[in-house]
Parts: sequence; C-alpha cells; structure tokens
Amino acid sequence: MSKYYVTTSIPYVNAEPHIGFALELVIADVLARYAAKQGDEVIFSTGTDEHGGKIAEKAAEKGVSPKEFADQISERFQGLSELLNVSNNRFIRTTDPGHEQRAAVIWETMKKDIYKSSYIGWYCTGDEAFFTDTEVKELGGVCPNHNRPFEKVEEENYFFKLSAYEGKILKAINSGKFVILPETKRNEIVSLIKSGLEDISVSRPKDKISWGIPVPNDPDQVMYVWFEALMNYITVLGYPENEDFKNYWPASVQVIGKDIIRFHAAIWPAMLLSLGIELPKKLYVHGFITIDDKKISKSIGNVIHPKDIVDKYGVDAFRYYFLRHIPSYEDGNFSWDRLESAYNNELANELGNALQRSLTMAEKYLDGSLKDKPVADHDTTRYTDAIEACRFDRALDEVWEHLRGLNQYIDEEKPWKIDKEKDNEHLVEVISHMLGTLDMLADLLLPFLPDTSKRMKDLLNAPKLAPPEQTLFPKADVRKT
RNA sequence: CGCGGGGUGGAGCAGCGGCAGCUCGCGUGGCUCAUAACCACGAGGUCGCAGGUUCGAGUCCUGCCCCCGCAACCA
Repeated sequence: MSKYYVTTSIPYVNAEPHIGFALELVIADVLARYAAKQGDEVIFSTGTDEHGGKIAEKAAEKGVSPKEFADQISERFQGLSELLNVSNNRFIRTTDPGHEQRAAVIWETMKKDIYKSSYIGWYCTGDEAFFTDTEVKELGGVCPNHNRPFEKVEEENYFFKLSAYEGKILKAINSGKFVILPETKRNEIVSLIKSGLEDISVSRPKDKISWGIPVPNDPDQVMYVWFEALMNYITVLGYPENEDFKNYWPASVQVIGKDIIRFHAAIWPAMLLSLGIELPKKLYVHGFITIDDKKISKSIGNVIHPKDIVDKYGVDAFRYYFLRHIPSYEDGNFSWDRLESAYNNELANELGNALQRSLTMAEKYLDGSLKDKPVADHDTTRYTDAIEACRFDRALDEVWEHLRGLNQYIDEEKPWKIDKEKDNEHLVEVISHMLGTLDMLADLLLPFLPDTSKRMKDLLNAPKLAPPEQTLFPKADVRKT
C-alpha cells in the first residue's frame, strides 16, 4: 500500500477566506479522495500562516493580541474546510509550538547556507517602511506620504543562499523529478530561474517585527514569515524524526495558486535541497477566479462567500462548478447564471434525472429487484489520465460523456417498450446495464461529489430498488430563492 | 527590445498542417421511463489584422493591433 501526501498552501490570516482558496481546498480534496479510493494511505494537510507584521498590525487595530486575532481567523479557515466537505486530516498553524520548534531545527540544519549581511534600501521614517528602487525612482526620491526624502538605511538581516541552487532546481525540473503543472507555468518558472536567482533575506530585526519565530541564537532577529511558513509542509509531518515524515515525504502533490509560484518552485525547492531532502514530486498551480469577469475586490463589492453558494445550491454543486467550470489550467470565472445553468442542466436534468428514471424503471418493471449486482465495463482511461494531469475539468467532462451515453442508451433501447412486449430477459439485461453504468458513475464521482456519490451508491445497493423520495438535485427549491 | 498567457459561431471552450468541433443558448421533430426531464436533427464562424512558407494554414514563419498576468523582500 503506498503513501500519498497532498498539501494546499497555507493562507495568511489577514483576511477572511475567499472563494479562491475554496477552489484550492476542493482541488486538493479531489486528489486526496482519489488516492484514498485507489487504496493509498493519505495525509492531506492544510492550515494557516499566522506570523508577520501585518497580523500584528491588524490585531492591534482590533485591540487583541496577535495570537487571539490569528485564532479567530484560523478558525474561519477550518470552518471553510468543513463547509466544503474537505477531507483534510491535518491542519497546521504556524503558531503551533511544534511548528515553531521544528522551524528552529530547520534553520540550524540550513545554517551552512545562511549568512548575515546587511540589506540596504530606501527607508521612510514616517512610514517605517522600505521602498523599492523603482518606487523611489518613480516618486522622484521623495516620499509622497510625508513629503520628505527617502533615506538610505542599512538593516542587518540573515540571507539564504538561494543563488547556489539554480542549477540543481533546473535539473530537477528538466529531468521530470519535480513536475510543475500546467506546462505554461513550468516554462514561466524555468525562464525565471534561468534569468538568475539572488539570495534572499530570511529574517527581520526584532525591533521592527516582533511577531515571528525567533532566529536560533540571535535574540535580535525573527525569521521572515514566508521563509518559516514554507516549512509547514514538513513540520506538519514531524520533520526530522517522526515516522510520518519518513513515510510520506516527498509530497505527492502540492497545490498552490499562481501568485505564489516563485516561492514554491524556487525558494522552497532550494530550502529542501539545502536540507538534503527530496523535492515534492508534483506542484500543481491553479489559476485565479474572477466574478462576472471582474477581479474580486472589496471596493467593487463583488466578493462572494463560499457559504452563500453552498447555502443556496449545496456543497456538491459548489464543488461541481469549481471543478468543472473553472478551467484546471487557467483562470476562471464565476457567475450565478452559469452556476444555475450548470446546476439545472448538468446536475439536475442529466445526472439526477438519469438516476431517477432508471430507478423508477427498475421498480416498475422489475419490482425493484435484480438477481445479480449489475456491473458495467466502460473504458475510463481518459478519466484516469485527466486526474493524473490535474485536469479536473476534463475528468468531469469524461464522466458526463458516459452519462450522456447512458441517456442515449435508454432512449435507444426503450425499456418501456420492452416491458409491453413482455420480453423479461431482455428487460433485465437492459436495466442491469443502466444500473451498472450508474454504479460506475458513482465511483467516478466519488472524489468530486462525495455526498452525491454516496447517495447514488446507497440507492443502487438498496435491497429493493426505488427512486429516492427527495430527488438528487431538486430544482424547485433553488428557483424559489 | 524585461518575462509569460490569450484573441475560434450569442456565451464558455477544444482543435495546433489535411473536409472547422464540443457544451450552453436558439429552432424543428421524436419519445413518455423520468425532476416540463430525455433523444435526434438544424440554423449560426471570412478561426484578432496584414503579409509569407506550403499542393494545402486556426494550425508553421514575419510584422502589427487588442486584452490579461508576473517583474524578487508585501505576505
């Protein structure tokens, strides 16, 4: 039995969860459930990233401690997992003592690649912040907020020798040991790495940002939050000594959004190489979601909470839309109209109705009983390949291909006619094929629509076959809202 | 010359050298097992623009136009 380890990124707790992260959770859940169904032992981890100046600031605004603030938001993320029926069996917080302690161990282990240097930048004492060269140039060397010239300030930082790992990372990518999907994203990162990686600053002076994990043996510095957050993928497994780490690393797939490729395809691999451990096998990068073709933004006021969608259409409809109608390799769009159309046409009419009519026929014509459990033998290679390639949209297209085939089959065979002709043998054959196909569809849908899959299975395995009292995807209830 | 993605019927997409395809929407017909569901057929495209290569180009090459990301310390 093999081990399967899948992760999502851990979102920063400076804001409420939004549908972009919901997409990520659902995708990772498909991978986890699919692996489990194949018989793998699965660790599926998600969590929250909780340190850094931004959090401390927000907490201060609300008059609570950073930890209290992080507790509140982190809980919302755990709630999101539950809402979406996501099967993660780990939830790591970067404020967990275990993470903090192991982060220190990792830092020590990477020591040969960490050196102290000074960061020189343009600083405005009014903003208490650094500005980039380009910004300073654009602003003509004067801070517009305070109308005073930027000062050149030197800050002591620890740096990580990212530059030392360019070649090794490229080699891992090119050899296929470290797969990045989709290919367009892989090309992007390859050209970025080829253009050269510079060493990165991985700590902050404690007097500037105190909400962080202390650098071992240097009370004046805390780890830069990103650096430490990336470590969650192995601290959650109990790196370095825990059995889980030994059994489950390298990760089978790491799921991230396209905004953080650099961190996961360059910095993180370099950190792993520095630690002398393997790179994840696969990095899958999903796109962004727009709402009615507009960027999600609070100022436009087009923010939609996952809960609004789930409340109205149910969790499986949410999962269905995000997995099939958000392209797996590109950015996608959400609109209520498209959701409703998908719900009515694809879930209610095609899937729900196919089950309904089949079970009704089994009940009416065969008195609800079939001697043998029907088995359908359809080719599912394309479905399997699609999931391997993280083409969840294609995988579902494939399922619907089989579903359409079933509806066509029913219309061609016309069981109602066979019943009138009293050809019982043929009738049993046809209805067996129908139910067998539905049973297979339930199997294929399991990673995507776990609830629906289970309901289908229960109905198909009932001692007396009959249509459900409550149809699979009722339409009236939805319409009335 | 910073890097990359994209522009194909009303909408969303596939095709990436050999008769322009899929889903939705629209129209017509069929069926009655079913959630006014299902099935069949049809209308609808000078494949961003202009050149070129080729017996043949959404598909390859060159130039141009238009959209959208990324551009390193903000996580």
